[in-house]
Amino acid sequence: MGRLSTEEHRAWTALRTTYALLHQRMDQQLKRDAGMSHLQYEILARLAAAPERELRMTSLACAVAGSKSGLTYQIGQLEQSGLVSRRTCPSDVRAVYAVLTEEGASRLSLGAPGHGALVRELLVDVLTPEQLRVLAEGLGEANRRMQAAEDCGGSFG
Amino acid sequence: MGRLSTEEHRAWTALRTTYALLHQRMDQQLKRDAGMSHLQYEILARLAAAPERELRMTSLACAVAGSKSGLTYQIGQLEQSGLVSRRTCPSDVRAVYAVLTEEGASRLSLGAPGHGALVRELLVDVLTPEQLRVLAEGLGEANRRMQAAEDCGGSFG
DNA sequence: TGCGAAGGGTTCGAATTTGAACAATCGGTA
DNA sequence: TACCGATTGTTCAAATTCGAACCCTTCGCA
Repeated sequence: MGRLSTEEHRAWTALRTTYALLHQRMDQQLKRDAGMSHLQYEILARLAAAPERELRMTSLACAVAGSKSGLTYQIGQLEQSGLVSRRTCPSDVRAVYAVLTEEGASRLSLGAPGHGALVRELLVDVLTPEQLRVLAEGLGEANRRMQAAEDCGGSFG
Repeated sequence: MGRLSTEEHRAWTALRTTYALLHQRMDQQLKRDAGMSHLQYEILARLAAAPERELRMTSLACAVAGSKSGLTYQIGQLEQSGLVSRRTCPSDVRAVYAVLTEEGASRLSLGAPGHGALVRELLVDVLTPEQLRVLAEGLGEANRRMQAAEDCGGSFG
């Protein structure tokens, strides 16, 4: 209940700066290779992995952990670029699906190899398989708990 | 060299979303408890931990992994609020030190308990000590490599 | 001494992000 | 059926972030 130990503080700091540095690198790589931001790549990647290549705005917003309005903005950008299209749900007029277009898929595959290589080079290859496993398990659990505490319908991990 | 395995992909995704969710929560907590953003808290915390409670702009920018101009903006805000002051280095007129003021220190201590509690609740207590140790070591190493690849003078971790 | 390259911060405009309204719709319940 | 609260996504203004251009200073070297 008291202050964090040095070890504990270091773990959190390491998490924070690792993500920050990775994010920075990925942003550069993706802008260069595919002309999109890291956030846009994540959005397209989520859509590509989803059934029918489409997701509700809310799920998507929750999955990439941005605000609702932020997602509206980004989907607007992606729609203008032709990488995504909007479709309203027949059974619920309020609901909007973001759908990955063919062009979106091909743009995604333009950035994917470099992105994967970066993840490998800067994270996967730095850790032992055991460390990687612990990382996935431990942080995965932390995620589940935080998401359970909210009402994020969409599942991810 | 090929695509990432499911396990590898999950590790990276877990890292990303864990940070995103933690960041979000901390932003809320710090705004509520101390009227500042998570980024501002990090800046003040770095200063508090530094000798003489001061750091060069560049070191600080690198440490919190924002851009130079972004830091200029934030230090400007913090200076207006009286939490930080600027001081130029006598031996090098170009260099600027950001210095934590007394008021900055007390504001920091206003947010610190809640911040620590959050780190503990959402991260530390979710993991076993062993997992935490692996996390700190593994990610710490990843950090060192990325920073070594750049010219970030400031050390942190 | 004098020159050119590099370093350190700031400034500026454009892009993005946020949070607080807002309008529209759905669900359950009387 | 009619109503009230909860959901969904958007809009809007303000705050923040980014990158490139810029100015001034320092350093290495002829």
